[in-house]
Amino acid sequence: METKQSGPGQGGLIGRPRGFDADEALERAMLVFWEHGYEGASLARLTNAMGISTTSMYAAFGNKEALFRKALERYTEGPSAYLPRALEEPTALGVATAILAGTVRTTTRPAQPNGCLGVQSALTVSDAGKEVRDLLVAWRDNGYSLIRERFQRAVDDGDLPPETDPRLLARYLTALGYGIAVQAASGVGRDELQEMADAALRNWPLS
Amino acid sequence: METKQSGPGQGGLIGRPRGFDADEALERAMLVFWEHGYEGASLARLTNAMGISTTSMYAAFGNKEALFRKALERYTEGPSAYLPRALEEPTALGVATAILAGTVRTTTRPAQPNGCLGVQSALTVSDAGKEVRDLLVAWRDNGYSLIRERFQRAVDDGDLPPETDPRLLARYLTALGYGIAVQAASGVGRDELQEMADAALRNWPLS
DNA sequence: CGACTTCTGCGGCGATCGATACAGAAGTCG
DNA sequence: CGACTTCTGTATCGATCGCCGCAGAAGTCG
Repeated sequence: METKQSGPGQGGLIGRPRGFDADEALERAMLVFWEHGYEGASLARLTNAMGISTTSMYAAFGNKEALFRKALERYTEGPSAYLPRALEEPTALGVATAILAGTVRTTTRPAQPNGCLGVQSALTVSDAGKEVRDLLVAWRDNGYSLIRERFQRAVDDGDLPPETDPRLLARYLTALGYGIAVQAASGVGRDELQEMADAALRNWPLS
Repeated sequence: METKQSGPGQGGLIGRPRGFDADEALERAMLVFWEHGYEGASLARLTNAMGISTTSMYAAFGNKEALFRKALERYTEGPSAYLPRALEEPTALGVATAILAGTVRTTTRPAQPNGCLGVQSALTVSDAGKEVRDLLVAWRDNGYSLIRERFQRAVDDGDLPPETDPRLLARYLTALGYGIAVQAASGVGRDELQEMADAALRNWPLS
């Protein structure tokens, strides 16, 4: 579902045009969700960061949950875009190296919140947030599946030893990624995390 | 700071005695915080699970934040007690193995919430929760330091190669632990996580 | 211009948040 | 028993939560 009504470019050219840039506003909202989580980000804080009123937010995005879904899409295609790129590396080791390096960079970028939006936005929630928690569980599971399938292909291609279990290898890599994200959210520095990632991949492919 | 007033055993024997078991109530509160996080656990839900009124909770524990601090202490001495025990293993590999095994067991116990209270209770918070978030950052950092110091001792004792960096090794192990906790919170099963932990430690000590 | 459509700001909705005031119940003391 | 201390249930506080009704502003159409 796209942003409702006007928006630059496509249909709905009659009536008063929107007075703000919906993309820019969504970017700001994503950063707030990233820093404070889904339930920790209040409408007041979100709309203040977006520079619009709650009415305009509801007209453009629907409600808080819909806004979060759009913000997660934006995160997937922006800060988290290193994942699909990493999967195109020619070797499994190259894939793993690129994933961890991308995770370290994205979770410790100075101008952005620390950590990973997909991990820290809704690990625990009140009753009202269950759907968003499940959405993020599915988001993480999708990332895991992409990695597992890539490693399966590496086994099929002979890039990884035939006795390798792509499931376990993907679990291992995602665990390291989540661990990096949690440590980044806790203030651990980029260089230290990158050194750790390098050391972790010095033994490959585990067994 | 102990539980205020009565409590079975020590001072304050005059006046009406407390009508509930404070330890039992704290256990229930810990489980609610574990499942829903600090801000996701409302007073209504907490006191309902504890079987007492808000008035009794405030009289016994002070306020929500103080209740959480007590619950975290209880978590540290209960579900998380595998950590200090693991540090007493004779070899660094034994320590690492015990830590990961303890993490897997604690984060996937059927009768308890999935995941780790110390990781998922307050990764992101609203303004009101900053102190609790910082408390948990310090809690995790304390765990990391204990592991790092244990590995430093292993290097000093010749159990680990002299070129080993205890900092990186501790970062690696905590990252795996956090990664296991996040996956457990997402519903990944115990056996799969334990297999992954086993595979991760098949190469040791990394470099 | 006038008709029409859409967006925006103000104000407020009911619900829930964490936290308390108050009075009576339930005990231990002399 | 009566004086005293503490605990408990009810009822509610002000603040904030996500959300929306309404009227006017600001545009595009003919």
